[in-house]
Amino acid sequence: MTASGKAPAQDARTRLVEGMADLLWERGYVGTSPSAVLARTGVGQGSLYHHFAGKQELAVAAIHRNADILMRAARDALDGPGTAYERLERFLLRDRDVLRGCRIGRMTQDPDVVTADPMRQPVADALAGVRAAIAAVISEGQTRGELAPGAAPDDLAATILSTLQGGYVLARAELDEERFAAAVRGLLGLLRALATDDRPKG
Amino acid sequence: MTASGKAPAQDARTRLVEGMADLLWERGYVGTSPSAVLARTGVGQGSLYHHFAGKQELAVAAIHRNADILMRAARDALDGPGTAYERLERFLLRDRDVLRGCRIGRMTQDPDVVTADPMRQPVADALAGVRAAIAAVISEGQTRGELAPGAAPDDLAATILSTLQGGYVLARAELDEERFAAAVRGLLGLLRALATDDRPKG
DNA sequence: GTCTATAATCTGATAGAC
DNA sequence: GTCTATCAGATTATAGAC
Repeated sequence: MTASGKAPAQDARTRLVEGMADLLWERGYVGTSPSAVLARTGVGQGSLYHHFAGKQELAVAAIHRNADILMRAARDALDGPGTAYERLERFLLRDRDVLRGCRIGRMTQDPDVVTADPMRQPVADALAGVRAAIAAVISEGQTRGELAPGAAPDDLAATILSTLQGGYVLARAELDEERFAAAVRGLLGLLRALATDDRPKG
Repeated sequence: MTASGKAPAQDARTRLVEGMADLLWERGYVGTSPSAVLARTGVGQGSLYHHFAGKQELAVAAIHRNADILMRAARDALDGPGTAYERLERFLLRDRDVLRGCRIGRMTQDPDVVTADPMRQPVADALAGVRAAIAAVISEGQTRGELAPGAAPDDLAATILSTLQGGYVLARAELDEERFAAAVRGLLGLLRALATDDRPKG
């Protein structure tokens, strides 16, 4: 433990995890070398292999960290007050670093991540968690009569999360956040039709 | 030219481009080494650097090839007969190698692709081309009265393409094509509402 | 045009001092 | 726990024979 009184400069382990987490977001797993993490964090070679068995084990810790950040942000937007539509809208329009993409979703394009369960599983769990949180909002909205009851909440949640993940793809391809915004606008238009069915107009 | 009478074994250049195109799809740019291309194609080291200045130039040719494949497949589905909704449905439900992802969309997660215009541009053009083709179907459908006129075709096209690109992300995360299928089902449900507004029921 | 050598650099990991 | 030194192998590219 060695918990000293004053907050010490972050230890090497923490700096390694944070550095790897950022590099995974920027460059992915195959695009990130251990030496790049060391250069960015100023930590020595030996510390990496003292705390972790190797690159993959460090990446697993970093992915968990990024998954936590994603889940927290999603719940912050989805769990607040308002109608189901308002909560979905708040989630879809929340501030995002669009051109950087999703720190979790981008992992699915990494061949070595998808084929190694210790790295893939936290990615799958995080995305499934966000999907479930969206589906819960939809279900609740249907129960309360705020949303048309026709659509399957799980399907709709997959559509909503997919639109965001794909919006990053379009935006990065053209280096233009507007492509992401357009996809979200289109989706909100479709969702509004579900919400206004049996509710008074603005 | 040296066009001989009978179809010769494909030349080294063609084999290199096809091999690189497949590896870009499977492993991306940073995850693919020139030697991996050589190993897969059986071509010698020298041929690569005879036909191309280096890895990036070969990748540019391979990306153009993959972009052609994508555009062709999209147009095949979108350009046929039927109402706007039927054409969009055919496009969304067309046979896909879901767990492999999109050979063009995945490039946007490659840090070295996004920062190098010769590689990024054909990716942007291909996705913009598919978007435009989708938007044209929507526009046409609105003109013909097959689709509700409210929605902006460009926004809706971005939503539709994003759902596909994001559907790959969800499916690959969980190694389950069903996540992609769910996202498409959810989207088709939303689109059906646009289409059935003023049309007779089945 | 195609090939086999060869080379400089980087990658992921180990050894061992402090 | 943290560091520097070192290593075997891979990576990207060049040289030059055929």
